[in-house]
Amino acid sequence: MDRSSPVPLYYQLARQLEAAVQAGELAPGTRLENELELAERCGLSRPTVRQAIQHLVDRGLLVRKRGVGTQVVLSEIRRPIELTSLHDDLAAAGKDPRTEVLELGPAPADDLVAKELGVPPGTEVTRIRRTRYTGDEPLALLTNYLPRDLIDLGVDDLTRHGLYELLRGSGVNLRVANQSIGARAATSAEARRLDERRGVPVLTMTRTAFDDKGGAVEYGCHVYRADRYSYSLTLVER
Amino acid sequence: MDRSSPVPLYYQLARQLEAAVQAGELAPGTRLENELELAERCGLSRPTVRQAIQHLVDRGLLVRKRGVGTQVVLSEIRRPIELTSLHDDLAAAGKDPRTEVLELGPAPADDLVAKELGVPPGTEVTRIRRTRYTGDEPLALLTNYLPRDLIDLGVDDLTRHGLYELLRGSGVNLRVANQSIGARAATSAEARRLDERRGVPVLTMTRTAFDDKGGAVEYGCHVYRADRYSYSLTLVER
DNA sequence: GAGTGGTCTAGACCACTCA
DNA sequence: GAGTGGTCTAGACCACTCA
Repeated sequence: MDRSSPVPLYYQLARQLEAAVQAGELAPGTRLENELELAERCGLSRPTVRQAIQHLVDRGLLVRKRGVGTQVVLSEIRRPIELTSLHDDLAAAGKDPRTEVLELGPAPADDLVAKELGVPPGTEVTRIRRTRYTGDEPLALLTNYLPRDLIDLGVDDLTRHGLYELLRGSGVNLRVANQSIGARAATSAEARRLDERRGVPVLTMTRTAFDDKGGAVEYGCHVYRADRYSYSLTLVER
Repeated sequence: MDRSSPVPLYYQLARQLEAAVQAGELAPGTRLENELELAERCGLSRPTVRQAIQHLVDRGLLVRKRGVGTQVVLSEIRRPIELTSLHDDLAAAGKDPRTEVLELGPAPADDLVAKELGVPPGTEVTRIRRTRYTGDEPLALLTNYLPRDLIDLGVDDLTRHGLYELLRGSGVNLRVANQSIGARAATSAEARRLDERRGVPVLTMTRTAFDDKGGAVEYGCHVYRADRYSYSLTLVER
């Protein structure tokens, strides 16, 4: 533990435990020391140790049970649930995401967009339409609406970076998102842009994301090729 | 605050705050008192107040910002993310879920099922196949695999209750689930049972759920009519 | 009955935000 | 500089689990 570091002690401990799990030093199913022992050994107070453990429980790495103890989960958990964008996910998976920006500019909000963004219908908002590729294969059609004045975006930015990355970089703190995931048949226009036949099943996702203050910062409608993409998530019961 | 109640104080406070938000007494965007004031007014310590607030932040009801304060989120958040089953979701939405049990019995685990449940291939597991209706309309085809000896199920139980409800009722504490959601065309058999045409888009979900101890307790492959069902969830960044 | 995590207290100092 | 939440301490008592 490095007390001179600006990194919180609980976070330092959490990272150490996580590293030990990933290195196999703490095998799946292993019981951790109890909280008091761990606290003493690390020179920390019990609440700080609990905060570190809670962090990993929230992420699905550890399980706790009163009267029993804390264990490393038996099974590999794929991914903690996070507010990520497709671009980040693909990049993390080494899939070489590419983006073609089809449109970037102001557009009046229709009733649905207005409702989701919490602005009066007809308000000018920024509309972004992109095609996302992995390598040379089209993977998804992305349409997003943002309040104007939230962020000043250029086509170059969107070509090189994910939208969420750009939002975070300009000081927007994304906190909550409502998502709805469904399926339907591709329209002819969608099929053409996805290099598919009309009527093939596509996966759809609509998402409204909110920042720090609870204001809507983005509404998106995405259409994915179902043969190349599925949406994975890990749920943790609290 | 009722100190004689077995309900933890932090939880009592969280429920009161939640009720105040839902009753409109704390309008969206309202700033809460600061933590010390709230603690004093409720006769609680600050860590307890923080625990209550953290609970609601995790559920997406409040947002906190250092140096600024705690606010009620501006927008209505649909649903906190939870480990629920389709049956519970439908019942909660007043949709009158009905279940037809097509199969309930032992079956050897194929490679995929064995991998997901963490048992050797060929091990006998319990296989459940059901059709879920809302009213008279077929909505989904549900196939689930459970380790034998985990729970003793009857057809009656499954007809009247959701699987997760039954698992919880018999002492299984579900904690983490890996889900993957996709889309594809219905096979002829699926289309027939869903009262649809072959090749229509369906939404698919596969899920592996883990309990307290991190052992796999259920692997499910579900197929939904895409015109009647979409998967909604709320993500909260931690 | 021994051991565990769950809850709770009453403080402290700090980093951050904003006027 | 005033006010906020973030982190941290050093304890306490309890409910629960399991042998």
